Amino acid sequence: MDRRSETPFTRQVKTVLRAIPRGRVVTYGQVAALASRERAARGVAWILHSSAAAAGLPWHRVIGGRGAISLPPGRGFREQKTLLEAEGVAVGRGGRVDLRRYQWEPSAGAAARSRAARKFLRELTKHRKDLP
DNA sequence: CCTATGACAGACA
DNA sequence: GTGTCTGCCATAG
Repeated sequence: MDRRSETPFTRQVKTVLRAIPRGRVVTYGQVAALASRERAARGVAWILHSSAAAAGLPWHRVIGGRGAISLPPGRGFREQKTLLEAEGVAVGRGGRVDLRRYQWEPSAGAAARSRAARKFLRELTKHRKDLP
C-alpha cells in the first residue's frame, strides 16, 4: 500500500502511533479514539496486522483493551514482548501489561506538554479535515 | 455494490 | 476471574 493510496484514517492512525512515547502503551480502542474514530478499534487492528502500513512504526506499543498483547502465541507475540521489555515495560504471563502503570495518556503528564505532543496535536487537527 | 476478514471491545452469564 | 455473543469498522476482493 503506497502513500498515495492511504486513506485519511490510516494516516491518522500512523500519526497517533508515532506520538506514543517509549515505554508506554495504548489500546486499539484508544488509538481509534485519538484518530477520531472512536469505535474503529478493529480498523486499527486491521491496519497493524497488514505490516506494510505498520512498517517503521512502534506497533508494539499497541495492546488490547484488556491489558494484554493481542497476538496469537508465536513469533509476533514474542517479538512484541521483547520490544516492550526492551523499553522497560513489564510483560507478564499471557502478555499481560499493567495498564494503570504503562498506558499513555496524551492529555495528562509531561507528554502532553512536550514539543512532540504539540506537533502531534497539530497534525491530528490537520488530518481531521480530510475525514468525512 | 456486496461479502469476507480481523493484532477489537462491551455486555452478559 | 473466564467463555460466549454481538456490534462495530476499515480494507480487500
